[in-house]
Amino acid sequence: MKILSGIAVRLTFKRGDMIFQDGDKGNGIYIVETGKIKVFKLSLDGREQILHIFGPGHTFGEVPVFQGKSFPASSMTLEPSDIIFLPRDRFVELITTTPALSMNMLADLSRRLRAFTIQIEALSLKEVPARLAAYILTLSKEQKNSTRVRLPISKAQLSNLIGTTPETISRMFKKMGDAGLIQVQTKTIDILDKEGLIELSESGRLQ
Amino acid sequence: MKILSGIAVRLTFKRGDMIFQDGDKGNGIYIVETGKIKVFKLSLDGREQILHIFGPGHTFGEVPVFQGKSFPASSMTLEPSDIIFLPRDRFVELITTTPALSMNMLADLSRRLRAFTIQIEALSLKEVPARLAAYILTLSKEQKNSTRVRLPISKAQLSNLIGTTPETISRMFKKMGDAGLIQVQTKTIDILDKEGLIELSESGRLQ
DNA sequence: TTAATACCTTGATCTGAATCAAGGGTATCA
DNA sequence: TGATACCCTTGATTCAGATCAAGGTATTAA
Repeated sequence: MKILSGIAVRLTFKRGDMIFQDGDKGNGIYIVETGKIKVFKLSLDGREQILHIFGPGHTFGEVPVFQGKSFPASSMTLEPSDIIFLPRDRFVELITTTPALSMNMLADLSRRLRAFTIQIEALSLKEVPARLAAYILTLSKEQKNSTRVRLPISKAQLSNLIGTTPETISRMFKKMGDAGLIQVQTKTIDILDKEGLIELSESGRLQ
Repeated sequence: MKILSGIAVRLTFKRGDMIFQDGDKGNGIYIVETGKIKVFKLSLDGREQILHIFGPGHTFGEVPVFQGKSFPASSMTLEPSDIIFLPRDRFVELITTTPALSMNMLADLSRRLRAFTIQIEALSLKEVPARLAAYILTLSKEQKNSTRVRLPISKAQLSNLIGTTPETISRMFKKMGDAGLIQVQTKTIDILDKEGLIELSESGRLQ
């Protein structure tokens, strides 16, 4: 833990460390310097739904600074990570004295609202194969539209992200392989039929 | 349609009128003056998921002003409504010259992120009876903790809000009645066992 | 006030995906 | 590097809730 500019703090975490918990009071924002974190909800019986995955440059934990004080979800590292913590007062001072910064913040929150809209649509109106196809297409876009995409998280985490179970992920990957859409390796997927994937992600049914 | 302050416009809608559609370009924000509107997503086969219901005083349609240009969802009136439209330029001018207004906007977007977090949790980690119980408890809180709550929307709309079908809503209301938790009338619900409802909303199973 | 439209309910059936079970594979950190 | 915890897969079974079907009841707009 190293003090930056007299106020911000660098926090160093191991893989799997908790950064904050659902319901905790939030007194500042977090910025990923290195590593990767997830923001997620847990059910009483231990099932998990991932809301966001953030990497270097992303800020998170703002909601309680602007509204309602407590965190609406928990957050944990997915890899060893360095996280900058900026206390509430200093952050609010920056925001209120820098109009451009506040517009950036409004844009960032809007981006997340848009992402949540898509996630709610997927959970409510689409089935697992469509959600999985959409995720693969998103990865492809993020990775220069490559036809070989790298899975940035384990398949178990992926199941928590798209709202299903590891067993179902495994079966759907198999079906999508049988259908000639993709070819799955341990940490990589080859896209064989992008059009087919797009159709599946929009409405399609498998087989 | 009446011009306000030379720039804002009052729009008058009948029940069931479309205000904007998913994918349209957004060039300003909307404020509900009177009436009630829903913001929702449609699937290709016509199923609907409601994201928000807004009444007098609420603003909506901000996301494309701050990020990405197009609306992430559609919006329609649920009753005859008057809506104020404030063009993008005028709104951005107000926001950038009034720090308090921009903080209010950040708080409003944060409130919606919190609400979406709860909605994703509900869709992914809870079953229909728990979602329905949570909705009844929310209504009760909004209505002075009364044990007789008024349903502000039809049961068909309610099914689109909590992510199920009218048939299932009907059956679950019946089961919750049989279990002695509530008594359902056409437009009103009496809460008979608030503790039981809370337990059901958190984790419980019906029967 | 009366069509017309939307809304609500109940029953029968179907199905996507969860759960339960179990064996083998793969990383990681002490 | 060896142990341990996690990860992945496949099969059998179960289940919550969707869909299909059909009749009755409210609202609303003309």
